[in-house]
Amino acid sequence: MDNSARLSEHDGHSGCALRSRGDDCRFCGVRHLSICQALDAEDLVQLEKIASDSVFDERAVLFREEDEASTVFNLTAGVARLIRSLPDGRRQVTGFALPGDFLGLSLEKTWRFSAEAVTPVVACRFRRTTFEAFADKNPQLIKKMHEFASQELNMAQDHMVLLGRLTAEEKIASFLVEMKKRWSRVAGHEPGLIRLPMGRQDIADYLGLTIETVSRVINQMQRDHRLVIVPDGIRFIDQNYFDDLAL
Amino acid sequence: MDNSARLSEHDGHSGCALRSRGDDCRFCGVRHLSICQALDAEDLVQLEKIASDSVFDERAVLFREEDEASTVFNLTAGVARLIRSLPDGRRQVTGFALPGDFLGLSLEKTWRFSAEAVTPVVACRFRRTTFEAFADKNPQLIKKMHEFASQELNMAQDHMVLLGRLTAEEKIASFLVEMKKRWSRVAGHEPGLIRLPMGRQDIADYLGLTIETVSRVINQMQRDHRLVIVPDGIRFIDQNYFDDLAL
DNA sequence: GGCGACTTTTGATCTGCGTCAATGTCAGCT
DNA sequence: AGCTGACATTGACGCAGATCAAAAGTCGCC
Repeated sequence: MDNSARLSEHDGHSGCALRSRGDDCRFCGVRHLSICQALDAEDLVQLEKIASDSVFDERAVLFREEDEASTVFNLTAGVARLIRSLPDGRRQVTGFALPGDFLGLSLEKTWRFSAEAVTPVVACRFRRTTFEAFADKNPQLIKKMHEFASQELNMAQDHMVLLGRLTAEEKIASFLVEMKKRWSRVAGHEPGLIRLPMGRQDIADYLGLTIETVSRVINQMQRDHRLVIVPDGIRFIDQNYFDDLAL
Repeated sequence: MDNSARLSEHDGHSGCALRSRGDDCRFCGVRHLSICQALDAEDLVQLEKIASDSVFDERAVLFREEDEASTVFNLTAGVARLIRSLPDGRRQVTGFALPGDFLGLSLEKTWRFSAEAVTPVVACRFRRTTFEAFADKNPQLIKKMHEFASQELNMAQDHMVLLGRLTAEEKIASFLVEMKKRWSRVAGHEPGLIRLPMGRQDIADYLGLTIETVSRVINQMQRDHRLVIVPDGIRFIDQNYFDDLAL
């Protein structure tokens, strides 16, 4: 595979309907969700100066495992899958990045996972070295990044329990409950609808299952009147069923 | 179950052969492995003042999931297992803490996992609030803690791949290679011997397997002349076999 | 509106690992 | 030495979920 997908990144500072930050951090729709919440108006102006927007088409690669991490990203719109691959093609999706999520929290020189746009993605972009220099002058930002990293570590440990010890049914239920919870924090979501913009294969690779098992379990849940499958997602019918099964 | 195990903690500042820090951070055997490496001699003296040693017997509980994290720990000797439990008793061991590892990196108010001594454990102990106040005055320490947390997040993501996508044989091989690597960083280890102080059940709960499968796979590896089982661990015979299988 | 590429669903069958049960090993204690 | 309890090994069997195969959507596009 060549890297043509990467070419579908468009640079910012041009008119774009998908723009969320809109060149002014003060009006950013995801500020209250992101690490930027640590900064006051004054520092936000400084951050503004080192930021630029990027847009990625569906399926575009934001970056690849082992690549040099020359830039870090703050997602403002869309969904990305985070992937670790084995040499023989087996994949583990380690997470899905939603609006407000930061990619590059660790500030390490090379990426330890790949990121691909599941839907069109808009991200606020920084040169890693520039961002790190900015963070070094703003201890409250480092502290917030550490807080976010700790939160991710907690989620990773939850996910280890899921992968190591839950049944297929419990995995699916946990995933759906997690997505419901995460979308509820994002502005502009329809409550009740659980959006699943990622394909069945991504869900399978996230839960350590096969695509067939994911399809079978979700459709069985529909037959059992636990949920209904709708375009772009699902809706819960029997919330208790999911709360009881989920991790 | 009562908490009598916790009573087997002994307080420090008394003569104790297991002591590693020895009341003087400058001579601490694990300093170069731990977050303390971020501090210079002067700051180390300050850290010294807020530290105390604790000793835990084998099987003692250092802390429990959901408990208030009133103290944080820097392991100086021994091994602890880190555990998440499900209501029905299923367990996932999320990691093993070795000398130099810090417990409480996130500085959150409550523990998200339990820690139990696999062997007798010695740990350098701090009140969480006191330690946090100290860290707030030492930005380089926060940065180092963030670096350690990032490293843990990487290990957690590796482990997700292991749990979600590897076979039993690959899981065991990866685990043994990981332990070999980690012990090699600890002073006083015998090269060639891979110490496995944790029981088969802990290994199973770490790898998302059953105790029977762990036992079967390791013994099959011995029959195939890939390794030999020795008291307190194993030795590799066919290093290439393990390197090829491991993640 | 029909063609082609891709994704999802469904069915039949297989198998890696779990489950259940028995036996073996060893350290500590009396 | 013999007892006890914790832990490890081994064998027989079963099943949850994988694999293999095929049909049935879904969507963009000329």
